[in-house]
Amino acid sequence: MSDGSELQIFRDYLKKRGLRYTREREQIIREIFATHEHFDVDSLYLKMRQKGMNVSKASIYRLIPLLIETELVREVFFEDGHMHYEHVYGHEHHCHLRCLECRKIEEFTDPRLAEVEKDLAERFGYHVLDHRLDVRGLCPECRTKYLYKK
Amino acid sequence: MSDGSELQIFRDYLKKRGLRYTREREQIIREIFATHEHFDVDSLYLKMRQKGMNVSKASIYRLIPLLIETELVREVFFEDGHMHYEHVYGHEHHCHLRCLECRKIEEFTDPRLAEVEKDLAERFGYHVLDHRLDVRGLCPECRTKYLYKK
DNA sequence: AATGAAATTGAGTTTGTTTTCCATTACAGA
DNA sequence: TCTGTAATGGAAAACAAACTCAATTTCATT
Repeated sequence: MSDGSELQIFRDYLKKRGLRYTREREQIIREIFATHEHFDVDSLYLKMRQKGMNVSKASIYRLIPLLIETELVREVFFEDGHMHYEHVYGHEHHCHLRCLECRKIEEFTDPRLAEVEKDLAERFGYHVLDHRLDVRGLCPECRTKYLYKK
Repeated sequence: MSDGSELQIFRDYLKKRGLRYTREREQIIREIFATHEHFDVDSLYLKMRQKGMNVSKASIYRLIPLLIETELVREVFFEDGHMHYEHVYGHEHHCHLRCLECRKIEEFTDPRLAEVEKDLAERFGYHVLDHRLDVRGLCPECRTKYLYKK
């Protein structure tokens, strides 16, 4: 799944900032990079506790901003009252197409978005850092179900 | 600012659903449509209380889903621990370019997004309902400041 | 205008997420 | 190994958002 180089990137960042590399931080990062699923704090916490690791939620909450700053992790969207994340390192930048009914998520990329970004940078004089495109609708299955319901 | 037709749209919706038109709902909607600024629940609440209106936050929280369903209001983005909204009626669909430093927001439209939407609908078989594009970076002023700081 | 069923209200309470606090522990450079 | 400081877990606090409930208001029907 991962060659561990995200850990090296994180260690370098900690060193540069004078912060510390701890067992808990390593465990959390390994867990995040162990799968390519999206995650949220609570399910990550439960998963780790079930595996017998003794991390606290506070440590996860404290780590996430650091992972975002190193661009190892991104916020994906806010739903069900809390934020959802994904790890970024090792993935091409991509956007999300989501079914509002069954919550399935498709990932996609489109070169036109880079063009839009570039035009915006010129037009408004911005230094563009990032974009998030969240397209929402009904997947083929739910679309059918939904039409029948109406 | 507004000719009040958003109120009529809302009344029609309430009638259709068997819900009631109340003074509080009217006041809240008027307040939302009084300016074209983005808003959040807390600042809207404070603004109304300062004007001497006796609405409760609960009423605002209860109203927002109805306004979203009638497409009078949209969620814009989640920031600072809570959702931010904008009224939609009377505005073309648009996306946001935001400065992460000073929080200034530019609105823009781009025909390429409709194309992307259309292609996604075909490629994944989705019925696309909406998209949100949130482009983030540094505005011209903050860009300069930021570079000096480094 | 009066009625009455049902929706809505404000205030307070509860839930759930995220942040902060604090005493203790662990890291990393000298 | 010592030492200063960051990070830890667990609890408590802060916060947004949702729910509860008795009192009130709406509105179609008289």
